[in-house]
Amino acid sequence: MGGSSNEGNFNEIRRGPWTLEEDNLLIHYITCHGEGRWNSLAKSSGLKRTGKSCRLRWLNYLKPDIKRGNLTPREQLLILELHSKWGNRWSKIACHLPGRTDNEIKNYWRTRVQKQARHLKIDSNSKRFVETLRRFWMPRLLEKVEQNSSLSPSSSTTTTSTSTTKTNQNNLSFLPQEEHTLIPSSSLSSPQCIESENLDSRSSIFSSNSMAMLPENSNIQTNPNGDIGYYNSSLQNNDCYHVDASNFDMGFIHLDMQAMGPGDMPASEVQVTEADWMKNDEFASTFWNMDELWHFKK
DNA sequence: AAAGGTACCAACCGCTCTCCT
DNA sequence: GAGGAGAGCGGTTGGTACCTT
Repeated sequence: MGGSSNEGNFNEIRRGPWTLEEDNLLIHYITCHGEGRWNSLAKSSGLKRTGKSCRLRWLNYLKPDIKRGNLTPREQLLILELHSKWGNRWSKIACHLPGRTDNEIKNYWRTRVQKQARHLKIDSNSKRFVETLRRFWMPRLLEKVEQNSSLSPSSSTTTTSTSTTKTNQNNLSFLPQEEHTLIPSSSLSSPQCIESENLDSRSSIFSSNSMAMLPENSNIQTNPNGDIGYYNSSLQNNDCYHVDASNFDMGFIHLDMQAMGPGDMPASEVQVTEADWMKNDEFASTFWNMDELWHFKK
């Protein structure tokens, strides 16, 4: 199995950081001949690199559509959601973040997300941590996304969304009748990605354009006003996240999500008074320091 | 200003998967 | 169906930039 070790004369194989000349050589070769056949590419191009190394350099760094810079809150939100579904399937997750590489997402997860898990002394693969992300982190990211979208000049989407969502109040097509996903259909680029859209309908609401994040074990319900809410059956107080359908922003992540706890407490207060393990003061204070997690690169 | 610590990310490694003969 | 080669994936490491003391 795996013939990739047979890459040629090891004495001549270069390792370590790529030089500008090597980059240019690789770009030029791929421009002329296209990508693929990495081993023969490595030989023919004159690069003293393995095919694997060439492939990695191209896919993770040189490819023209690579997006550089910090992950946006929206992208972070997607990563959290998709990771909770698929685990460490980085390339699968990367399929849904155009311009982002699996390596970048993996690094983000390890350096930012797992760091928080360590601080909280929770196993980052545990259900508890997933629940933590869903209940604390993701709603806050949603807020960030909302803030960003309302600040951006293109916030006209809010206006358009109103009329669109009015339709949806009557036609609740985005409720989990079928498979729902967080991923905008526009990002479904490769066949590999398309096969993987069977997300758990309990955890995400998604129509062709809208999306929302819900905890595991949530039961989606509507009230007579047409508002959408869901109850988390795993929580003792039968607490309810409330999603105002009128605030769904079609075509963009935008929704007014607030925790409706006992006595209609503000979201932040409700959240730290929930299930037993969340009553721990140390936990709460640690978690609410997570703003650093979505800071932007300097 | 220097030293030590930390965070980030590019690159490597070993393994598995897929395709072709 | 078996075997080999290429491609891809996820885990890990090493270098460096940045931060703190």
